[in-house]
Amino acid sequence: MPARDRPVSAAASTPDLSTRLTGEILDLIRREDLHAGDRLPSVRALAARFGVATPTLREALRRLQATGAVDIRHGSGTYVRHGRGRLVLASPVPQGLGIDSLLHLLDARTVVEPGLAAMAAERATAADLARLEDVLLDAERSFFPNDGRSARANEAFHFAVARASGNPILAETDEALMDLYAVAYAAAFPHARTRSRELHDHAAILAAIAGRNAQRARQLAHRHLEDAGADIALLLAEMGGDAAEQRTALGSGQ
Amino acid sequence: MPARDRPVSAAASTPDLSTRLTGEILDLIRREDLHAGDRLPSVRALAARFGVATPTLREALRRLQATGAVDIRHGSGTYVRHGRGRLVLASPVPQGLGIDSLLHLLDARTVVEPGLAAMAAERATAADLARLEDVLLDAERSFFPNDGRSARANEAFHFAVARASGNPILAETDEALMDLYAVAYAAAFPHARTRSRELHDHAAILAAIAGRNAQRARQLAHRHLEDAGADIALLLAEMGGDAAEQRTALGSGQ
DNA sequence: GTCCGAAAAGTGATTATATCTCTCCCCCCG
DNA sequence: CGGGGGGAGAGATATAATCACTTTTCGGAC
Repeated sequence: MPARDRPVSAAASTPDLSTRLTGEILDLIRREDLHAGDRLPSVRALAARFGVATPTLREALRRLQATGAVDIRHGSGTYVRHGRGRLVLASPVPQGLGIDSLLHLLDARTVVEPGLAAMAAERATAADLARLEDVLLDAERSFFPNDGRSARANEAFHFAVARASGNPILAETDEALMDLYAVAYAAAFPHARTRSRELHDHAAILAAIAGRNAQRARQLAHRHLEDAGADIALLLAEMGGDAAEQRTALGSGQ
Repeated sequence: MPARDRPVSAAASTPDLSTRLTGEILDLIRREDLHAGDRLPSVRALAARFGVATPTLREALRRLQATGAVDIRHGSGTYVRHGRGRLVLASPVPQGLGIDSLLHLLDARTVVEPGLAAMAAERATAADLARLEDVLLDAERSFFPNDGRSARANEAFHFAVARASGNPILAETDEALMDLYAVAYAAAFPHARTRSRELHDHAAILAAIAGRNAQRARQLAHRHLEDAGADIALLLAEMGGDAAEQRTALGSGQ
């Protein structure tokens, strides 16, 4: 092993190897232009490359996994997920996600997403708009009620709007809220059903963004989320007396 | 060694030891009623307790560290950081917090905080209002420009508004953004100075909240943050040509 | 020729053990 | 009584071997 020379820029601020390795790996992802789904070199290969032992490199990977930067699959490999060091993240071990939390999450999204939509209308690039259209078309194609895939396709639209806002940090924030929302929703209503109105609303929002109409985008996004709140209220009413039971079973938020 | 018997509860849902260990450790924290700052057993002790090897337990600790649940200090020990189930949090290892990120963070806060202020105006309890007043008085009392304590007292007001909104999740979200903002600001402008306008603005916002005037609270909060943006622009201009240099040195966020 | 299944290769998961470095605190020396 | 040295304890890292899972490949059966 030749002189474990550090190619890194004057690091040494933290004498913590695994901390430096996380940055090193993120740099690698950026430099090699790896995107979500791409596979990283094997643990052994990475360890050799950085001149560290495998358990050490593993610690770095675990940290990246915990923040959603990479995805580790036993027997298969390590894959890029978000690929960047996220600044705002959702707890990986959500506890106490009851109906209270679901409503709070929706409320929070109602604050954030209209802002994102407005920003997207003002700043979306041509590439952003193209991706939004792609995502919407994909959702239309894979539309089947009571299908998890369809729900995910609809989520993708919200993600795409967040990214199109041009503010990666606010986008991350919304992603964190959406992740938690999905978990809370699934826990509250195991039999999810996709409503066709989703697609319709999304199309209208896209039109407003493409038309650079920030006010309208904001309004539509706001109404879209309010409708979701109304749906939840409906579902709760349907469940009737079971609601209280459900609430307890889930361990209502703190 | 055949059929290593697991002393742990049933589990086996995820055949991933370190995943189970993270939950196990969090349970331990809860069961032993450990709070922020308390020390956990040593790595070796924990490994022995759960019947795993130290590197494996270490991976679990790294994951918890990555999400801010615990704090690991070389030579000293592992300590509880928040342990409590926060749902949205700032990365405890922020990287790439340059001036770009500072502006994005401010932008994000400009989306979130007016919403929080409006919600606080609608839903703040008497106790919330009392605390807001306390915090504001405290900030006035400890007002010294160029003092870190003064800056923190002003931050406390924003925290208090967030909590008064009645939405703990959106409050956590804003806290995460504020934490990151503070770090990014300190990195960009090491010689922080507190402006007296802060206090004045906060007093006005409190008045609007106490007066249950949601629209006005929203407006004031919005303007307050826009002013902060103008100040940053001014600081950047002051630094003149050095700005570009600074930007590079900090490693501007992607 | 095609298809299925078993084996092999590659990759992550876990173990066990040893050594190094840092922090903290106690106790001894001045 | 105060400060510094040193030891105990804690985390950090290395090494090497083995286990478990996934993917690929290749040969045999049909």
